[in-house]
Amino acid sequence: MNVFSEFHARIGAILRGIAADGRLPGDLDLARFTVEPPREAAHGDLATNAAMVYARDAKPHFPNPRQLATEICYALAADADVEQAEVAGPGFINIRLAPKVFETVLRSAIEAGVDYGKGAPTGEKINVEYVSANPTGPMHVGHGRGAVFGDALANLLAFAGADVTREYYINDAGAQVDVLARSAHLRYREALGENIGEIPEGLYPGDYLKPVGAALAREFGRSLLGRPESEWLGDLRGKAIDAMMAMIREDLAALNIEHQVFFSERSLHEKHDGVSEIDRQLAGLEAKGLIYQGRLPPPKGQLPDGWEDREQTLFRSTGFGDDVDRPLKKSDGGYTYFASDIAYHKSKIDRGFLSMIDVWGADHGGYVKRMAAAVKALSDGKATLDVRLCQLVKLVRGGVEVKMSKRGGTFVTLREVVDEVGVDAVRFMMLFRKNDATLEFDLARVIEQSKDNPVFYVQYAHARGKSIFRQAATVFPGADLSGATLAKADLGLLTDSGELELIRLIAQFPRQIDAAAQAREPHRLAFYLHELASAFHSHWNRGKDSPQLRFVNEESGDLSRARLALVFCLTTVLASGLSVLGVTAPDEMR
RNA sequence: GACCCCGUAGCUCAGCCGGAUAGAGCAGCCGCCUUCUAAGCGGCAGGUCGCAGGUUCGAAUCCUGCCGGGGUCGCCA
Repeated sequence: MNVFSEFHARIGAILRGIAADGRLPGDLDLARFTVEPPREAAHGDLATNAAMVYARDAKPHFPNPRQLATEICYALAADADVEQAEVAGPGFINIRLAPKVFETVLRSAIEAGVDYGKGAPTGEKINVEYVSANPTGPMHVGHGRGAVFGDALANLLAFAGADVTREYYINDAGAQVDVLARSAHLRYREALGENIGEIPEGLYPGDYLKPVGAALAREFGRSLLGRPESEWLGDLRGKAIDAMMAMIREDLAALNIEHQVFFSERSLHEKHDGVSEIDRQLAGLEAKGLIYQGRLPPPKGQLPDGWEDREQTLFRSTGFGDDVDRPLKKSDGGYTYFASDIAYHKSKIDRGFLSMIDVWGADHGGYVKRMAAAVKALSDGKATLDVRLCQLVKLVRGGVEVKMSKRGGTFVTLREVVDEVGVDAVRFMMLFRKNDATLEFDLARVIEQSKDNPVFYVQYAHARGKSIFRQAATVFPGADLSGATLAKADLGLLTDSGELELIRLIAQFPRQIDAAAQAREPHRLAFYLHELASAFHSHWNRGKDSPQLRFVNEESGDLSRARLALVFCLTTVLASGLSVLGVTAPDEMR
């Protein structure tokens, strides 16, 4: 039960009633007002701005918002679940709910267990594409951020009720994978005993290609030595890409990330009966008159090296909100990345996804408009693309920036960070920040595994909840402490302000899920869990000075049961929220 | 030159579709361990929400223009 959406509906009904009397317009947009927790707990349990939002519409019959608010309060007073409704400030309505309502919420949360806060299936198919790192080397920390963000977002949307598909686009078709193949060939020669010296400029120098070279040596022996590139490039490229993807999948597995679909860019270039998928989709756009031969104005400011005015094949993206039309073919006649991306997104549309989310690094921000334009054009405006950009990660060790250079010895891979600080810390820290703000990730600090790291703070709250249950089992040997039994506890015994605060926070969980999913911002959930943990630790500590507030009360089984019911909900919400973030909820942390 | 993101306490950052006296953590200062786990809790102090306009009952939030930081700018992905 979500009390906020529940009361949004009830107040909506009241407004419709007033409209039926002709005192409000009949076509009110009921999505405009909100029901939310008041800033001050002293104001009550719920607050709504409804009277102020509709003040202008109400003017003929209610000269000022407070008068409309009074009318709404009058109707609310008749609701058995409302203890008090009053007008405050310029026209807010503060509602105090009958204690019974929160008992109901708590009870329904216990009964729902891990399903508490979960949205009903909406049937909406959403495709979330994330990571999509080039298969040319191990993932770095920046990739990791996009990976964790995309994964948590996918979890969140699924939890909120969407039908989510997690997808990875393999960029296995560009010049970079040819470079990869040449680099692998060099390592192959090395594996056969040749002294290759310094890795030449323009090839990938990383040690991670050594095992690939060794495997090639085992497979091909000396047969590829001294042969022209054209004889081995294709073979080695395929094998090197496979090896890189295996490595990337391992890196992802270390982060508990698993995609359902791996989509190969190369497959879009493959010809079937002389026609590739890209050919087909561009022909479709051409038939709509959206492709033409033309010239682009030179970029302002300093011209890039080698820029020349030239006629080329362009997509009319300006017709769909972009700033300039975009090229589809390179000067060598091959397709641009944008062209294959058009075919790729068309594939998603054809697979039934009208809602697409792409998670990209911030350095791809310049491509958002053209891709969104392409999706509009491809779907005749029926599909939407929401690109979430993840800002760069600034890796710091003890306050000193770690330079990320593939050539230098200072390159830190994602895997190294995960192995060093653990998957939970990496995931939580990356989600404890807005995706579009730069992230400072301090290795030294995270390694400390101290209270500076909020993940332990939240996890500890869960462990503390479980610890209370262990304690209860000792004090009340043989007692039935299952959820089913606790749901029958006399929850009216929970009257302390700290307990009520915890109940209010628990009641907010479904709303937090909704809000975070709608905004597509998993970090909101991380902050909510931190707040919930904080309230719990705080209340727990009050038991030190006031033993009668402790959750386990030897004197009273009834009181203990009620409080254990609260702790049960608390640990359930913590575990559930952490699981959406992909972070474990340990039972103990000794 | 254009486009995108950011600018909130000394530092790192929240602030939900405009809402009531702008919040948290760290750092600083003062307290709290015979406890259901001190990996914790309480309190104090700390702010021209980058600047200037605009929109309205109301702006950190929306709009415009500046300033500062980052990113991107036909063929790389």
